[in-house]
Amino acid sequence: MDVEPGLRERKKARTRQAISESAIALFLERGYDAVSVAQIAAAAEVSKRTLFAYFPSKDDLVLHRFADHEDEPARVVRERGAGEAPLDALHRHLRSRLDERDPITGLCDIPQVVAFYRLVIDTPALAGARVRYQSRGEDALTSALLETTAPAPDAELTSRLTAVQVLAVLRTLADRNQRRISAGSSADDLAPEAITAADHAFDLLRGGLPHHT
Amino acid sequence: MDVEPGLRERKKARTRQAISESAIALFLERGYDAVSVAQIAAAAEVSKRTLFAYFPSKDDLVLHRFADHEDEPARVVRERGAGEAPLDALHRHLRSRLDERDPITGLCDIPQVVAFYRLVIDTPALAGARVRYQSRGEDALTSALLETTAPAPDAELTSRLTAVQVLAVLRTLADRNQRRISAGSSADDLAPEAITAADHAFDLLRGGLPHHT
DNA sequence: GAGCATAAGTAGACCTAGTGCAGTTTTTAA
DNA sequence: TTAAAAACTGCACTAGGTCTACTTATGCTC
Repeated sequence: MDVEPGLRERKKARTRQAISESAIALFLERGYDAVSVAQIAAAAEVSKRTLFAYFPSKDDLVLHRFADHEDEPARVVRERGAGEAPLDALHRHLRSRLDERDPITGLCDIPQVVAFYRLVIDTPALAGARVRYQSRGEDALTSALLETTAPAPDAELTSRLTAVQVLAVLRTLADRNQRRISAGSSADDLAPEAITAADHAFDLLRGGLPHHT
Repeated sequence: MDVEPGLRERKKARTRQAISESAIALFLERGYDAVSVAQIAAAAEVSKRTLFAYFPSKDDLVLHRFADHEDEPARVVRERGAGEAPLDALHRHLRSRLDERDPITGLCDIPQVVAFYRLVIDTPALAGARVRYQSRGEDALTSALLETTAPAPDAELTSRLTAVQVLAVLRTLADRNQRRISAGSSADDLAPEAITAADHAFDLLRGGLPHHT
C-alpha cells in the first residue's frame, strides 16, 4: 500500500537531508568542535528542537552515514550462496567493494570522502562514538552466523568470536587504507597493496595468526 | 631520586582517590545518569573545577580503572620468556588471571565488582567510552608484537591485525563471563566453562576460524 | 624559621548539548 | 470545510565542561 511517499514524508526526507548536509558542510569547513548545533539548525533553517527530532545527538549528524553499512556483513553472510563459507562470502564481498572503490573500504580518494573520513578519524568524539554502530553490527553478524551455520555445542561463542574478529579486521583494513590515501596515495596506486592486505587478513582469519616465537 | 612522594603528592593522591570513590559510590547507588558531577564534587568536598583537574570527563571517573590494564597485554608480550610465542604468552596469562578470579576477566563474583561491571555495561555512555582505552591498548600491543617478533615484509599489518583480534577476543570473553555472573552464577561454578571458552578462543586465534559452509 | 615562587584549589560566570513543555502551523483525511 | 494528527517552534531548564581572576597551601632556599 505504500505506493506514494506523500507530501509529509517527502518533506521530512528533505528536511533531514538539509540538516545533515548543512552539518557536514560546516563541520568540514570549520571542524566538528567549532560548530554548534545551533549554528547547524540556523543554516538548515530549522529550530534546534527540530534538529534533535531528526538526529538524536550531534555526532549522529555525521555518523548516521555509517548506519547504512552497520549490518552489511550480516547481510552478506545471510545472502551467501549455498555451499559458500561465511568467511569466503565476506572475503569476496570485501574484494568487490575494494574493486568498486567503495568509501566504506577506505580505498576511495574522492576529496569529499577523504575529508569526511578524516573528520571522523581526527575527531575523538566521533571516533569514539563510531563504535556504537560497530557493536550493533557485531550483534547482527553474530546472529547471521549463528542462524546460517551448522549447529554445534559452542556455536554461540564461536559465532560471536568470529563476528568480533571479522569486524575488527574490516575496520583495521579500512582505516589503514584511508590513512594511506590521506597521506597522499591515489586509490588506484594503493589498490594492489590494499587487495594483498585484505587477502592476507582473511588468510589469517581462516588459517590462524602466526604463532611462532 | 624519587624516594619520597612528599606531602603535596600524597595529598593529591588522596584527593584523587576521594573523588573517584565518591563518584563510584554515588553511581552504584543511584545510577550514572542520575548523579551530576556537581554532586560528586560536593560529596568529595572539592570544587567542580578541581574535580575536572583530576579527571578529564565524567566517564573517566569510572573508566580510569580500566586504564591500569590498558597495556597489560603489551606487557605480557614484551616480558614473555625466550622461545615463547606471543599468543601462548597471552593465553597463559589469561589462564592465570582466570585462576585468580581477576576482575578484568569478568570471572569475579565479588558484589562490588559485579555491580561496577554492570554499571559500565549497562550505561551506554560508559560502554561507548570504554573503547577509548581499548584503542590505546591496540596501539601498545601492536608495538609490542612488532618489536619482539621476527621481521617480515608484512609484519606491521600482521601485528596490528593480531593485536585487534586478541583484544576483541579478550573483551568478548570478559563480557561473556560477567554477563553470566550477573545472571546469577558463582565464579567457581562458571570457572571450568570460562576456561574452556578461553582455550577455545585461543585455539581459533592460533588455528583459524572455522570455514566450512 | 622566614619568605617567596609555584602549584593547587575556589567561586562564579559562561558556553553548549540535549530535554520538556506549551502553543502554533501544516498536512491529511473525512 | 473542518477537525484530528503530526511537525515545528520558542523558551526555559539541566548538566558537562571551560575560563578567569583570586586565594590558599606547599616546598625550597637562605
